[in-house]
Amino acid sequence: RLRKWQERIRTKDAGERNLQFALSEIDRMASALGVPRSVREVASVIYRRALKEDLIRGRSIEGVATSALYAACRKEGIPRSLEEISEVSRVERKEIGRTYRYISQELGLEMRPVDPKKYVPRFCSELELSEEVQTKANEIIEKTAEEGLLSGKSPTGYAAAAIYAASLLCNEKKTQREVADVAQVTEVTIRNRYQEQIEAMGIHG
Amino acid sequence: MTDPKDTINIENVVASTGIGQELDLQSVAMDLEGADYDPEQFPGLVYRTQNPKSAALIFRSGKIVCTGAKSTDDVHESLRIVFDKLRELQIQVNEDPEIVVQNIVTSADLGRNLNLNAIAIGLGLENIEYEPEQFPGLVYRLDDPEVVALLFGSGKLVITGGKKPVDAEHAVDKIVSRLEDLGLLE
DNA sequence: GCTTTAAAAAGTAATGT
DNA sequence: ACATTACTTTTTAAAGC
Repeated sequence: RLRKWQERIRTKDAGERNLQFALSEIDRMASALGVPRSVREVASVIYRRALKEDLIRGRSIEGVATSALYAACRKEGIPRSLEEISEVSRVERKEIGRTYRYISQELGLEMRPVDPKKYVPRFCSELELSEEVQTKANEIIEKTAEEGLLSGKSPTGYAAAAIYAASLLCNEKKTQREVADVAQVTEVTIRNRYQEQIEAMGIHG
Repeated sequence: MTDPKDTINIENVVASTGIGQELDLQSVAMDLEGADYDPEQFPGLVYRTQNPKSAALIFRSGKIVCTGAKSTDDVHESLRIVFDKLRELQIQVNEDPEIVVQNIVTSADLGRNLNLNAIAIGLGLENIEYEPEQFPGLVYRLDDPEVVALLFGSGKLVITGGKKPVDAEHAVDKIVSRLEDLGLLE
């Protein structure tokens, strides 16, 4: 009767409020990350699809919203690492990662592995490295990945090592620490990937 | 050329059983040497055997989970030790409790490096999970046998979820032929 | 969903010398 | 620049929150 009708409206309002909250969170995080509006729109679509497929049950709205944004960045070719995403979200990295994998599987997003080259322009820009270094880094990534060196390695660490190597080759040296900071990986990872890459390239560093 | 099947090694066997008797874990924990029992943290009592090496989780209901054994024979041997220990504490244990193997974890080696990026596309992105930012292995779920395989860049792999040792052999056969069909092996 | 147990694979990370 | 320890993934049962 009237009670059921009120309940329906209450539920509808709650659902509407939750959706607004999720979309505003996506907007807030996207702004903090400085990604274009198109990414927010893709993230919104993914979130609405997850909502429609009832994938939010047992998960936090924020976790799904953050994961949708992470997936959208990758789909749009301007990936942010889970580390970077977690800095603008109040959801921890591990939870974002597992929620992303879940919605990715359930929605059949068919996400391709991140190409390390996608990180080169942004990282190099933050390090104020020239176009020449970027080109060299891309060359290193391209050639070594072809030889199978990329299998199982994190895209950020791989890109960081190539940028470090390229900065040395172009006489625009950045320290491992400087590159590690912008890529948010450790110096140890850069050192390990760098050694493999220069060996595969037949370069002596 | 080594047959990948010959490189299969069982790394862990998980099995469940029961003594058919309820237990007072508090007193078992007192009398059983080396027992770890913290009901606030976990309802099961942990008892470790040395030879063969394994860990048994003993519950109030009398049900027991054995994990860490390297073969099904070791599971039976470990549980025989656990049953005898309980009998020493004057606890009635059924004659030959049924032991059910729940999971077998196996490792193997395909003998050549793998291009996981190409394999991800080849096997179909909808059939795999490959997130190197989170984990270096590519996750491949098979329908028959019903197991999960983790493929690594080194060519080594882990097969888990199987209930019989042959499940791992069939899984390796299928994976090898699929990769060969795709021209992604060697 | 979480808690605990074991085990492998390989990458990354934190901490210590 | 090293090593060591520890955590990521997958699987599985158990009882209880």
